[in-house]
Parts: sequence; C-alpha cells; structure tokens
Amino acid sequence: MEPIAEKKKAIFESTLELVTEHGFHGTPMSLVAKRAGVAAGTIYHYFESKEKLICELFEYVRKQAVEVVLKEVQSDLPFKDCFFNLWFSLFSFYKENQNVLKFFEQFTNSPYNTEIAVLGQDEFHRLLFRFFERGIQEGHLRDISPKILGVLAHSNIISTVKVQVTGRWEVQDGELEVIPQILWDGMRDR
Amino acid sequence: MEPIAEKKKAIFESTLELVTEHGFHGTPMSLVAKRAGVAAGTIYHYFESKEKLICELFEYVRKQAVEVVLKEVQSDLPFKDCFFNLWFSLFSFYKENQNVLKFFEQFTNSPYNTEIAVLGQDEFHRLLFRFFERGIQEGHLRDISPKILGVLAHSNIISTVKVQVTGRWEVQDGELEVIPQILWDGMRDR
Amino acid sequence: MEPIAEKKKAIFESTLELVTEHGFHGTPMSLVAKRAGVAAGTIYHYFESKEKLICELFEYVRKQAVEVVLKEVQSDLPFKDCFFNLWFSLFSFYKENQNVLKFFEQFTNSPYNTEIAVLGQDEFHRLLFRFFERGIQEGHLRDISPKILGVLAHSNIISTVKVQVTGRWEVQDGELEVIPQILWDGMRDR
Amino acid sequence: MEPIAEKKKAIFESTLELVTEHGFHGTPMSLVAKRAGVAAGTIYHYFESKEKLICELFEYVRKQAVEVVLKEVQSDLPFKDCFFNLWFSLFSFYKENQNVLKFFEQFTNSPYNTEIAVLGQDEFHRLLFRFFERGIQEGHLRDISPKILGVLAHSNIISTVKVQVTGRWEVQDGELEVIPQILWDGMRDR
DNA sequence: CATGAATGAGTATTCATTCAT
DNA sequence: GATGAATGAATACTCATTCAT
Repeated sequence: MEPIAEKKKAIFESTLELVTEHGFHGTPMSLVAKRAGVAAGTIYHYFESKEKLICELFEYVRKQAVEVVLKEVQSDLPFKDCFFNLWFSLFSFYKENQNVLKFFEQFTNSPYNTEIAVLGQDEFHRLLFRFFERGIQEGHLRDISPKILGVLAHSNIISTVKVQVTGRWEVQDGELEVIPQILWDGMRDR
Repeated sequence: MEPIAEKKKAIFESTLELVTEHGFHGTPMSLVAKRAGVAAGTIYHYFESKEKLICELFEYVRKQAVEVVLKEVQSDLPFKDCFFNLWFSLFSFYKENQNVLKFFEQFTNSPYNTEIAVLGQDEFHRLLFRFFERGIQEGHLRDISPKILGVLAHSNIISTVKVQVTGRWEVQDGELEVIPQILWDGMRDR
Repeated sequence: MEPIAEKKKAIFESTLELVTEHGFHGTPMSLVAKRAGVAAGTIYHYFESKEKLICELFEYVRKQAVEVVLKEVQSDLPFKDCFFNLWFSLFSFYKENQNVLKFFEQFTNSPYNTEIAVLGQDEFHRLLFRFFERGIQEGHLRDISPKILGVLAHSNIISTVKVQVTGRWEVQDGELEVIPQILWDGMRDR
Repeated sequence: MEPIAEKKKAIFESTLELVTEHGFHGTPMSLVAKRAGVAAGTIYHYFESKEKLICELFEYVRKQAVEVVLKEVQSDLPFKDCFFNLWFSLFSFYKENQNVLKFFEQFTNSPYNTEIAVLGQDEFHRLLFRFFERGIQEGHLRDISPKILGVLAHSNIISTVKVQVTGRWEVQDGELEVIPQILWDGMRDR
C-alpha cells in the first residue's frame, strides 16, 4: 500500500475539520482547498468529486477505528479482559478524536451513506460481531444475535463519550469504570 | 394552545419526509412546497427561513417523543414495570416513526443544532433523567449519575431500532424482550 | 375636486416617508400598508399598482410645489420683487419638506418617470417658464431662452437647500440673501 | 496601480448602461453578465455583491470627473480663464457622457449612497471648493462660503446639460456662452 | 369597503466542477 | 502535477398582486 500523498492527507484533514464544524453543505470545496493549502482544482486530481472525497475520507477514518478494534480483538487474553480492553480502547479513541466521532455520525445519517446501508458489510462491524460471537460460543455472553450485542456495546461506548462532552458530566473517581461493568453485567450469560 | 394550522402541518410533514430521505441540503424549499401542496412563498408566511422551519420541525417532533415518555413516567406502577414499559413504548414509537428517528439524528449532528448543545436543557432529557434519579433513590439502580443512566438507556433503545432496520436483524421469538433485560440487569443495584 | 380620502392620504404619506428613506425598491407595498395602518389589499382599492401609486404621489406632491409658485407668480408686485419672493418661497418649501425634495429627485431619475420626459409639459415648469418670459419681455432679464433661465433658477434654489443639509453649511448672518442676489445679478439684463 | 482587468471593465460598462436605462432594481445581475459577455458567477469574482458593484462603479466613474476638474484647476491661466475652461470642460464631459451624469444622480439619491453623505469628503468636491476658495482670495469672487459657490456652479453646469437634453432646447448661436457668463456675473466680486 | 393569506414569477448569490496556462 | 479564473445550474427568499371571506 503506497503511503498517502502529503497533499491528499492535507485535504483529508482539512475536510474532516471543516465538515465536523460546519456540516457537509457548509463546507465548500474552495474552503477545503484553502485550508489544505492547495488550489481548488488540485483536489480534483486526487478525488473525482466532492462525494468521492467524503466517502474516501470516511474509509480513511474508519480504518483508524478498525485498527483499534483489531489490536484488542487479536489479543490472547481471556475474553472478559479483551472485552474491557476493547471498551476502554475505543472509548479513548473516540474521546481523543471527537471530530472523527462527529464525522461518523454525520456521515451515517447523510445521503452520502449508501453503500454501508447494510450493517456488517464493513470490516469494523465484521470484527466486532465476530468478537461477540466468540463471547457467546465461549459461554461468557447471553445467547442472542451477536449483531445486537455488538451494536449495543458500540452505542454504549459512543454514548459515554458524548455524555461526557455535551452532557458536561463530570466523571467522579471510579465512576467511569462502572459503565463497561454495566454493559458486561447486562450481557453476560446467566 | 391554538391548533396548528393545516398548511403548517402539511409543511411539517412534507419537510420531515423529504429531509429524512434526502438530507437538509437535498431538500429545496420548492420541493417542500410542492409536496405540501402550497406555493413556495406560502412557507414563508409560517416560517421565517429554512433554518427556522427545520428547528421548529424539530420542536414539533420532539414534543411527540416527550409525550411518550411523559405517559410512562407518570404512571403509578412500580419502578421496574415503569422501566420496561418506557423501554417498549419508546421502542415502538421510534420503530413506527423511523423518519422521526432519522430526523433526530440528522438534526443533532447538523449545524442547525445550536441551542440544545447542552444535554438536559430540554424537556425530554429532563424527564428521562428525573426518572432514573427516582430509580436510584428507590434503590433499584446503581448509584451513578442519572444522566449517564438515561443516555445509556436511550441509546440502547435507539440502537435496537436501528439494528432491526439497517442490520436486517430478524428478531427471533422472545429475543426482543432480552434487550431491555440486558439493560436492566446491567443497571440494577447489586 | 373631492377631498382626498383619509386612507388614500395615509398611504401617500406612508409612501413618501418610506421611499425617501429606503428608495423605491426598498419600499415594499406591505410596509407601506403597515405604516399607513391599512391592509395590503386596501392599497389596491385606491391605486391600480405600485407604479400608479408612485406616479400619483408625484402628482400629489408636485401640486404643492405648483401652489407655491402660483401664489408668488400671480402677485402684482414688480418683477424683481416677485423674483426674490419666489426664490425664498420655494427655498422655504423645499427646506421644510426635505423628503418632498428627495422624492422629486428620486422620481425624476427613476424608470417611473416616463411622461414628464419632456421639460415644460407640466404645470410647474409652464408657470416657471412663463414667469421668466415676462422678466425678459419687461426688460429685466437677459434675452435668452426662458427655459434655461427657469431651470437655472430652480437648480440654484434646490442646490442651496441641499448644500445646507448635506453640506453642513452653517449659514452666516445675511449670507443666505446673497444667493438669490447672485442669481439675479447673473441673469439681469445689461 | 494595476490596469483594470478587461472583464471587470466590461462589467462596469455593462452596468453603467443598464442602470442608467432601467434603474438599479431594473438591472438584474444576469443581464449585466450577459451584456458584459461573462457568466453570472464571474461577476462575483470581481465584486462582493451587487451593492459593491454599484459603489465601485461610482468610484470608477467619479474618477473620470475628477480628472476633468484636475486638469483645468491645475492650469496656470488667470482665474477667470480657468473658470470658463472648467465650465466648458465639465459641460462637455457630462454632455458626452450623459449616462455618467444620469448614473451620478441615480446613485446620489439611492440608498447605496451612504459614505458620501457629507459634502466635501470626496476628491471631486475638495478640488472644486479649493478652486473657488482661490477665486475668493484673489478677489475675483464674492466673499461667501466657497462650498456654496462650488455647488451653485456645478448645478449650473449640470442643469445646462439636462435642459439641452430633456428640455429639447435648441441652442442658438452664441447662446451657450451666455450661461457661464451668467454664472460669472452673478458670483464675481463687486 | 376592508382584509390578509396565498400565490409564483423574479433575483441575488453560491459552489461543484472544468480547463487553459 | 498544480493553478485559480471562469462557468452556469441550482436555490433561498422577496414582494407585487389577487381574491375568498
């Protein structure tokens, strides 16, 4: 895989910032170009159209999330440890990359999002679902569709990030650790 | 409270449909007008601008969700029953009004959403948070910020709706009931 | 001549104020209506269209100027006295009705002004020109086209009003009287 | 000073023609573009908005008038000769550029005209007033505010142009020369 | 007579995209 | 590859005018 051209990366970063701040429509190509330090026409050497740019940016950013999941899921630790590690890793990732999170949500609910209409077609969710399948098969989790477990877990993480940011929720000592515990206690087999 | 003018309502419905289908930018006022069966200029008798229309639509739709919550929260049933009733009521509401759900998510992540930047300023969340506060005080739930409990519960419901729709998850017999149970088992005091 | 209906007059006044302040285009009929205290539709009982309203307002206002001229021109005083009286009367009229003056100038240079493309077709200029013709015939003024004398005199008056207002010219004692004197000294026969 | 871009000039010319013919409101940007031979959007590369276009056109055109004045005012001729030269130069300028004259008057009486609310803030009037100040100091003219002398002279010139055009005044032999003479005879010191 | 909701043609402006340099 | 001037289709919004009440 060739390393991403420097300008291409600059365009990605510029787009990410602008879109999370002003939305897709509030982000004209001319602005993307200016902030990336290139000419408007240059963008079209790297991307067919605005739509393609947005979609490729989504792929680009999602890969980062995939890597976070991949690292924890491949570990040899017992399932429960993997589970908690995954929770905290993803939490930290979204917490430290809030514009990535915002971009995901904007994209998901936009008309750009066509391909991924079907859940589980992408690497991120495939990994996630397989992980929860393992948890079921190893007898740690309730025997319910791994899809639902994965989605519940993911939304649990995202909500926690968002409530900390927009909810102005001041986390008390040890309070954060309770949240994945809530999730685990709910999903574990009984 | 005066009843909403017929045309105003038609404009609301038309906007809701179009925006959930094509996004804010993909929804020109001319189309809104045509589908509502009014002239373009007529919209501006009822709404100052497109932005105002979107925001008022949000208020209009949110009220519907508030009523669902209100009904369950005011009941005299024991907390646990309330909890499950609330879960299923909101689930049904979103399931039957999928475009409302989609509109919420689009709006929340759009630049239109300014006022509600702070969680808990609106009636919906106030009710929700108060309900979970009650659960804590009555000793049913873990002693953690009711804000986080409320948000977790809400995202749990929404995710369930979404996974059924976009995840093409075929619910098995009795499988749906497990989900609020997961939530409850996780959050209940121990 | 029937007295002008009260509402019609209110519409005239409202239009005059708004047009002098915001121009023709900056004066929507709805605003005219609101300031006149009538409904938008009511205007169309009195005036065929916006254009007609503007033109009739022009006639209405011009009549006031005509009366000023008429009064001085009909007097039995010697020509020179008439001349100075006319100068001061018109000066006072414009000074005290600055929005009339502004409206005249706006109207004259607007596309509404069609009919009066030819100078001297209207009562105001007819009176003016006849007065200067008398001055020539009586041997007081240079023998040059009375049209040009009339126009020069009128523009002299208007300029004096305008320079006092926009020029922030503080008139010194006796300085104002010099101006018609300048005019007279220039035009008188020699 | 860089030379004005060719397209910018074309836009200026197109605007001048259309505005003098149909007024500001009667001149849509699309027409300006078409007559200038550019695309509608192109105008916005050179001008922020219609308002800016109008205002810059005013500056552009006023410069031409300033140059006419400058040339005559700087001359070493005796004051009286300068006076008559200035009169005829400005007269010719307005006569040959009637749409410039019309544009000036439209602009002056429009809501676009904000800055120049105060007389004498602009180069044109500064030059004019200084010239008449000289005439007073050299003892040629009556000792009255040079502002009023300047404005009277200017309006005298403009009126002459207008009366020739709209008044359908056929100038007789030697008749035109009388007009600046009238002005001079009125203003000269006695 | 009076109202003001409704109309819809008209317009300034934006912005994704192209292409000559 | 890179530029940015030029394009023109698309769209939010205004406002003169009408007409049912």
